Amino acid sequence: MTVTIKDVAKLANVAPSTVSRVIANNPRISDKTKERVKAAMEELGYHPNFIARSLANKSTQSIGLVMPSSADKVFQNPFFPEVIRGISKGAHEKQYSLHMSTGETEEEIFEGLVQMVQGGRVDGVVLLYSRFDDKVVTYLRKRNFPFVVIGKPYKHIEEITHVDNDNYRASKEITEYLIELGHERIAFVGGNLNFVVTVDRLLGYENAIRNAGLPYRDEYVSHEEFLQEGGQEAITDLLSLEEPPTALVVADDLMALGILGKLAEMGKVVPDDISVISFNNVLLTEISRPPLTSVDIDIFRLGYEAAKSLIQITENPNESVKRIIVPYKIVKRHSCSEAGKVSLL
Amino acid sequence: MTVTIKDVAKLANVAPSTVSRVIANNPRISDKTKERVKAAMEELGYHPNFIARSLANKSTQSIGLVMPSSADKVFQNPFFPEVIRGISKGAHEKQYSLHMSTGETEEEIFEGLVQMVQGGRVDGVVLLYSRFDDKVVTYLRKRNFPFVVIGKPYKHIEEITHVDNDNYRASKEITEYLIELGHERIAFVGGNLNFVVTVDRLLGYENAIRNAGLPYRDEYVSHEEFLQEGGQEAITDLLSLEEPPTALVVADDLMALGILGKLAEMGKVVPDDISVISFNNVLLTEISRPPLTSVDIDIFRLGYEAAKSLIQITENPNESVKRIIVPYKIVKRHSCSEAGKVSLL
DNA sequence: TTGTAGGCGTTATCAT
DNA sequence: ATGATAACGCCTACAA
Repeated sequence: MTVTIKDVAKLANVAPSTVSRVIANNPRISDKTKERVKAAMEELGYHPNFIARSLANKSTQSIGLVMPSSADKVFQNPFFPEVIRGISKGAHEKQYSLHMSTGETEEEIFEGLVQMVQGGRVDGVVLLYSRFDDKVVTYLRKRNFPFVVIGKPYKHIEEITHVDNDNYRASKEITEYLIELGHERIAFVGGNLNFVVTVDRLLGYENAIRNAGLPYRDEYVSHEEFLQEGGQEAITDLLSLEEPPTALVVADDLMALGILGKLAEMGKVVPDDISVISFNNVLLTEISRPPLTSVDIDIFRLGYEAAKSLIQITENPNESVKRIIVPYKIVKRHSCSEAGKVSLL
Repeated sequence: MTVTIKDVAKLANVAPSTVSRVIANNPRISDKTKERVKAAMEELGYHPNFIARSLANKSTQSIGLVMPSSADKVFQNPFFPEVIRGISKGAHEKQYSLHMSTGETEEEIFEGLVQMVQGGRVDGVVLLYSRFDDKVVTYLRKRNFPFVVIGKPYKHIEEITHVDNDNYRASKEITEYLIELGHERIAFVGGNLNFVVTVDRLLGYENAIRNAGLPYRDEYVSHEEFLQEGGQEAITDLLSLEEPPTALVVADDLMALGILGKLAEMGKVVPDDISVISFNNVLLTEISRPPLTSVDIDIFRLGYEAAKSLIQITENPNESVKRIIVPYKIVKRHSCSEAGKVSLL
């Protein structure tokens, strides 16, 4: 039914192997037959069969995506579309396509990964997250299968290619920014502690607090899921404290948005009553009211670099491990102001 | 290197075909050998090679996703993660995985599709959008390749399996709702006119307006991209009219959010000064201020149904065409109020 | 119930 | 410069 290499060969009056060489652009093939074969391909509307090619090659030109579990909720976060867009771009440049397995739970996702890998569906995978004690990483390492992680690996940092931001420093820097604005009661609203990124950001915050000689208070640190509701729960607790914070470091824009909403509901005005700064600089930060000051971690580039490194690794297995740190920058908008002062806008 | 069916066969002391049968759960195979083979698979950590299987089968157990072009911008819209989540769920239930090509421009995407299809990488594809004069549809139909579209096909509606909402009716209904609230100057802010959905929603709006004996004014109808900025441009124009509208039907939540922001900036209060209602009921609608009244089109289900129908079609080619209409419902929050009245909250 | 053999569409090795 | 031929790993008649 479908037109194969043999059909082309027949029409062009050559052997299948010759056609194959033309496809591969093998240099030692006469221009004449090259033309003839190409004409035949054109005439028949021939397109190479990737599957057959993969089988012969043991290479699929496609890379697998591994999402964090509970993909249901997490996928709501604009972070993922954006990394994927970056990965897609990096992949496209090298003519790779993307493959996703479809599990929801952690177990299903793991099983999907195994099938993807052992089933030979992909040449390498990129992990869109980094969590502690991840059996995915363990598995990949044991099989010595090419992979790169977006984020900081929880172990074997020197041996795992990864692309990350310096979250520790970023978090420290924004906390210091708040301190410079005169805030002394600064709270931290983090995401799920299973993710390495959460801890990095927490540590940066803590370090800044201590460095400044401010007391580090446990009741100022809370952890929720990376979602609006998470943010909302956290802020309710925080504000019921005897000495509520005057500024918030929030680990994710979406949480910050949730917080903003809750705050407005409670009649608090940002930034006059309380300052808020968060991470990711997702599109929404611009249109929130007030527009959020946020750390732009360049999500797109995170994905882009991940794809490029992965492809490099798979195509050149003895390539050395790489760590790529994507620079961040703080985008100041209107959610932070000096402590105790009322902003003019 | 990797363990194949032959290795298992050898260890279990049977022929490869027997192993194959065990995998396929062929009934006529003795329980005894079945056990033996399974043990061998276990011991060797065998996993079937999908590629080889696909080649033999001419079936990949994976379905392709086709995004609208300019994937860069559009992908920002929470609509896509959510449909994909639905598709993923539907696919997972039947053990299918997902495949995405990686182009950005319309041309690249088309080329990616062709490779996906002719390259035998997928058993069917789902179009995540429906636009006018889409060469993707033309191509798929000509090749008689299984596909389903999410949205309403621009042509051959009776011959193309698709899953859609009744956007015409929904749009009509919310416009009537606004009219019931006493509004007489109602504007429509739509998305890109190349998408069928935009037109459906526009038509519903128009019909409601005319039915109510209200004048249909061209200057009340504008079209922008499905993004925040789009919404912002539109509202600026609308408000500078001599008789600015008192209510807005907006074709997309994200645009509505943009509008809300702009409105606040201009000192207008929603819903007192102007009512806003939009489509999609994306998560953000809840935390916007005010929370948006929006048409819940059940995006997840759109994707879920699409995947299920596609799989049904591919597995049973003489299956008849289906049209699936996913019910919508209007979720009233706090962005609409009676014309001329000031809301109490 | 199980084994044998040919084929799925390519690539790659060896000849010529 | 090109042609045969044997993989790649699995499936499926056809045989036994």
